[in-house]
Amino acid sequence: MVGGLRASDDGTEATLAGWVHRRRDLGGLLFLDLRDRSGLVQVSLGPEWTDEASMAHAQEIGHEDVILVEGVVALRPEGNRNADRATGDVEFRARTVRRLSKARTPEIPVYRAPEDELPAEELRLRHRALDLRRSELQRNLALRHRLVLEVRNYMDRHGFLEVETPILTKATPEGARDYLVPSRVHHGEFYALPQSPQLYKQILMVAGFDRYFQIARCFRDEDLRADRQPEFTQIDVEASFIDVEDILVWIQGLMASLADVAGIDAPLPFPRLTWAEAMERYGSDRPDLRFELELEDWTDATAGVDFGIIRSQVDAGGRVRGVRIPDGARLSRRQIESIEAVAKAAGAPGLLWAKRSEDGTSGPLGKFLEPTDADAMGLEVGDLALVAAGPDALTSPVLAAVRDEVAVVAELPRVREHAWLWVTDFPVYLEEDGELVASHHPFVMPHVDDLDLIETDPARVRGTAYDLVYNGTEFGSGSIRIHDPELQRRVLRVLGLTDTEIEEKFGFLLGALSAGAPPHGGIALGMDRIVQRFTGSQSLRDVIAFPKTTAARGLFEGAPTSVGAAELEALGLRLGPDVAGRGA
RNA sequence: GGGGCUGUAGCUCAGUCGGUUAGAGUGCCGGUCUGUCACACCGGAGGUCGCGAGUUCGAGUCUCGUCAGCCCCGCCA
Repeated sequence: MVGGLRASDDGTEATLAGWVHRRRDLGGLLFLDLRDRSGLVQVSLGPEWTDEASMAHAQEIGHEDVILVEGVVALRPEGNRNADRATGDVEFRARTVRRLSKARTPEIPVYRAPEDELPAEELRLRHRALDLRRSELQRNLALRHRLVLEVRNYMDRHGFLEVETPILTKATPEGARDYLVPSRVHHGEFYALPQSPQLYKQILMVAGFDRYFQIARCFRDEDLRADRQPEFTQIDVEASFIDVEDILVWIQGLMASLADVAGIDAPLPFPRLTWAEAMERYGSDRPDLRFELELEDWTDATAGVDFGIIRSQVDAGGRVRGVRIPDGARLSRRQIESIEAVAKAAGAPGLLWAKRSEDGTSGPLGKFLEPTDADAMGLEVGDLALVAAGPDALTSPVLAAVRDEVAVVAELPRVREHAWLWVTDFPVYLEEDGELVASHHPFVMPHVDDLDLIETDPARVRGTAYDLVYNGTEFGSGSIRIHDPELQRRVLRVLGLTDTEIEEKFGFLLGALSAGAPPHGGIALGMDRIVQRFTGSQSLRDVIAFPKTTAARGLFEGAPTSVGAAELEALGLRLGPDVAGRGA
């Protein structure tokens, strides 16, 4: 491993192999930077220590060729050391050099000068073998390996058993679109790739594997984002005879040891907020607590303000909420408008604001405020208030987006660099466009005190679900599950499923629950996302060796492709007229 | 499904108001050079301006369509 050579290795005979990262030909002397995944070392060739045939052969050696070098580690001459490089005190004096493999001129450079831009991502993905040679990606994948290893070690230490669950599974109504795989044996029938091993792991609990985990590949056929890939990896965990507290303690312990591997702070225990508190104080179920800025309820403080927008929203049952930015009056109109743009993108018709100065208050809302109103709102001279009025369902996401944007625009000081948080007690049901949907998934055990509300007031039923949040990103999500088949049926019925549909879709789960199911629960954590955040990568694509593009294509291998008529025939499939002419 | 940005040499980019032969750096090829490390210096090759229509005397430049990549909304835990 060439990157580990140091002055203490002076005089060591060795044979090194790797790629030619860079070459500097001085005529009589030739320097090659030799690279492997451990780093770089300078190989020097000169007539006094390199044999004649190798000197001649070396003339043909170019960038990214694979070479084998035999020689000795030597201290560099005084004055020729390179302090910017780990191996800079030494060089490898080649006695012989042999090219093992010639590389065509690289389509994209592996070497980058300090100020060079990265090649376009399309090219990086198309020529992934070259791109993956870059030290950043090598480092990302190496950290990913160490994190996965630590997951397995930690879970093993805590008595968890890794069990593999099927990749060819049954289509589930879990929300996202399934990837379907046609059955050759049963024409007209399809497997689905798993969106998660949720049902299998619950069945493993019924089977008595009371502590399970899996590094599980999952699939969702939905449109992509920078932080969303069609196939992704979850740390899937489930345990029996436990309560919420057990899971939170295990998992925060896991995260602390993963963070330790990555050199990131994760002081235990992690702070907690209930979902209701998080929504009230931050407008979000995954607030970024690196900075301190909380939403305020100014409904009462503005009760006397004669401003149409506010009055009409409050009369309709809404509230007046917002954020107070101390010293925020220094923000320019342009900066405030950029925050308002974010608010609008989050669904707000507009954003009200008020600046307080020595002369009073100004701004679209400010001009309606009396000094007593500003006092009631807690506004001090120099403060800026950003305000939204309306129902919480509208203002919460708006103000959450405003809060994040303010942190950037107003350069709010970070009170910590690594903000861990548990959000607990998610509701079982959320109302969306007048319809009830499961807030996590329909297997979440309702809070014991709220069981009577399931049919009468479902939106108020608290669940035993929790999310793990890191710097405003959801790392994972879990709950205690329903282990009573009758309760499971009740919860599903409220979602609008008929008994027939329930049997059809969840029959095998309900059957298993009837076989003597232990109380159980668990969590699923997004492995890719954890690695992304721990490495500081902008995109999930930088922590996955062979990712898909936003159009769900693999550019390196060229997936997906059309298939021939014979393959379709064997599967009992025929293409529709609008696609039949394309491709093979 | 919708919106936005980008596409010019192998790579990263510049290209004025629509005007003569489309440039730079780097890489590549050839040459000089015994301590370089973004080696230096000299010379050279390299272009379907993503693709297709249209406007125009004339299009890298303007218009429309289309393809690809990226970002966002919808969707998705």
